[in-house]
Amino acid sequence: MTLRMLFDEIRANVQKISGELGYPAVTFDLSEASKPEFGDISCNIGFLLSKHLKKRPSDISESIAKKYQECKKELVSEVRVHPSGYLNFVANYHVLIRNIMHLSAEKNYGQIDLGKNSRVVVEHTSVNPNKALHIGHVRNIIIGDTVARILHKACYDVKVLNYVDDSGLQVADIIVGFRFGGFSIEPPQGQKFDHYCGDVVYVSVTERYDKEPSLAEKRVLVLKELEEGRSDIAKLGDQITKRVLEEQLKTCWRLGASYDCLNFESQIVRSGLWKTVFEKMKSMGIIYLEEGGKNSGCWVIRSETEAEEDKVLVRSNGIATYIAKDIPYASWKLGILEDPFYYKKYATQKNNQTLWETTLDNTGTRHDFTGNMVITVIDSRQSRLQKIITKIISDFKSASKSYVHLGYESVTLSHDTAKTLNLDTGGKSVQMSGRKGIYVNADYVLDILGVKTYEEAKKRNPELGEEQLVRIAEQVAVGALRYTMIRQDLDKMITFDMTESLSLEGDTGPYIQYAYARAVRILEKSGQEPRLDAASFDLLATAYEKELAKTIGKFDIQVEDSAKNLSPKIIARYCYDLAVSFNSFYEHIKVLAAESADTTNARLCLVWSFKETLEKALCLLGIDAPDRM
RNA sequence: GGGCCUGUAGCUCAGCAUGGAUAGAGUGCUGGACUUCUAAUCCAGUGGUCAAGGGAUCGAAGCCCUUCGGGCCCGCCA
Repeated sequence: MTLRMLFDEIRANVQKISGELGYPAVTFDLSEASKPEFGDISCNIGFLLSKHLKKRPSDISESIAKKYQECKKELVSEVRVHPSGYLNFVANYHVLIRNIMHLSAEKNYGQIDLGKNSRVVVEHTSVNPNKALHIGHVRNIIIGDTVARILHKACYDVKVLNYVDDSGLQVADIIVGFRFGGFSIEPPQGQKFDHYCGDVVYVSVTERYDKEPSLAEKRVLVLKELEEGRSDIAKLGDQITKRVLEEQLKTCWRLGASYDCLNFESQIVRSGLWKTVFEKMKSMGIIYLEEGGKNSGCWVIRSETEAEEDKVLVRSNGIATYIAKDIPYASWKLGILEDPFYYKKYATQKNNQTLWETTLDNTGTRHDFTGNMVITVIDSRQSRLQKIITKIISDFKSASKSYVHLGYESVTLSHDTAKTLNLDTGGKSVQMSGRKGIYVNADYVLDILGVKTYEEAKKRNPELGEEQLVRIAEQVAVGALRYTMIRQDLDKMITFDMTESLSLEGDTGPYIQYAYARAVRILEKSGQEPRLDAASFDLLATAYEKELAKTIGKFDIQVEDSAKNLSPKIIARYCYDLAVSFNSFYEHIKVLAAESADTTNARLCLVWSFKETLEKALCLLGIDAPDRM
């Protein structure tokens, strides 16, 4: 039994009793007690019925409690009524702890079958392949990757896509730099190619457009050739973007993200999907050819309200706009169109997962990367455009298909961090901009964090070898970064501050990882395997032990909650709660020096169960659990 | 002008979907705990008119309305 079964039992019994007492059916709430003296689970049914019955809440709770004593109550040891009116339940810890210990020992503990193996497509990352990833992109990657992991745990068949806009203006800019701006294709010694393209070429070229109109003219030319393909410039573009992409993916993998397929925009453009979608929209009458007004000659989608402007999909010169390019891709993701693509292997990732890429060349193999539900992770500045796409898609789809824009607020740079980039923001935080060079690269942050975590690890573990220290440092650095990107709500802005991000204490990834390492050490030093079947869990009698066991028992509830709400922070908070419970236990309860061998064994089982559960929960966050740190 | 998000302790944030018990963490500050399973830890103290006002309710941080502050979006750019 996990906590969930305790909830279920109470719910069923209260419902039954309430019916037997002739009370009207109400949807009452069961929640975890907010304080220890209120027991484990609280029920608000007294308040809800008090209106109907014109009785005091506590009297109603009292009558239910009285009857509850009589019915079979396997998982509840005590029913109490609080003067406030709450009906409180104390769990039967004898049964509760034993069951939690056994269930948490199972390999798939925490798994919950919400998805019934139905296909969900998650698209994230999707960074223009002309620059290195900065911390704003990191938030996207971590949200997408974490949501994908959580949905997988909730038994969805998850496919992860990364859309590569290799034929857009941003790529054209760096090609202009290489072809006409005098930039060497090779970066200076020691610089990663993506950093070179973004930090040097892209920033300089866009700056020069103002002063050099000839360069700006080349931009249009390059863009056109990129879209058409085949020319020398298009080949150069292909070569450059592939190289940048390769470097970007190294950073993504370093962060622990992985993908199933890379979708190239150039191929979507060349596949002819747009034409099909365009005809479909025309025949369905959801777009209109304007014959007058400011959008004369354009195909537009009309806004639903007066205040909003119509949106142009096809310009009067016949070329589709940016948003129009997204519609065939969105339709493809939902499997609305016939798949024009073949797939070839791009790489094998760290976790042994194959990464495929789209190709129009029929030497590739066929695969299905589409789904009935599609989640697109893009920051909320794109909300308006995403809303239009959602609307169009909903006109296309059959009822069982859905397109979800998972939005999040952007990452800005703190005043102090902006200052290190020679920007005076007058005390305010500032929006990042790749074009203006206002950003902090992800690799840079990881490197700085890595130096700090390395020093800490070395200080604490002087006997460890270099290789092991470096590995721990990297795990902790990634854990720290991933956790800060996921711990708060998606619709809250993150103000990134370099100094603050180096803090590794309190509500942070390393705090949680540290609790794990402590648990591992206890198990190591005990010199014995915890014997689950021989354990007498009644020996786990202190509040610290009960609290820890109870927290372990909540895993599946948290997975369900976060999967249903697409809310990764729920798992982040759960990991933190687990670590807090454990650290408190650790400080107050001796495991190895317990009163008896039986107590030691029971506590070892608890520690082991904690370790296993935390490892699984951290895995959902893509955070490694180090044995030492 | 229209749309989306946001406002809770000095700072960073939980809690709001589904109203109910004395509003919680971290950080900061003050003090305490390492001959002990690793102090990236723990314990105690400090700190709040839940932006403001109104409404419905027995009951509001939460629901409804108004106002104010902050961020973002509104191109035949991507």
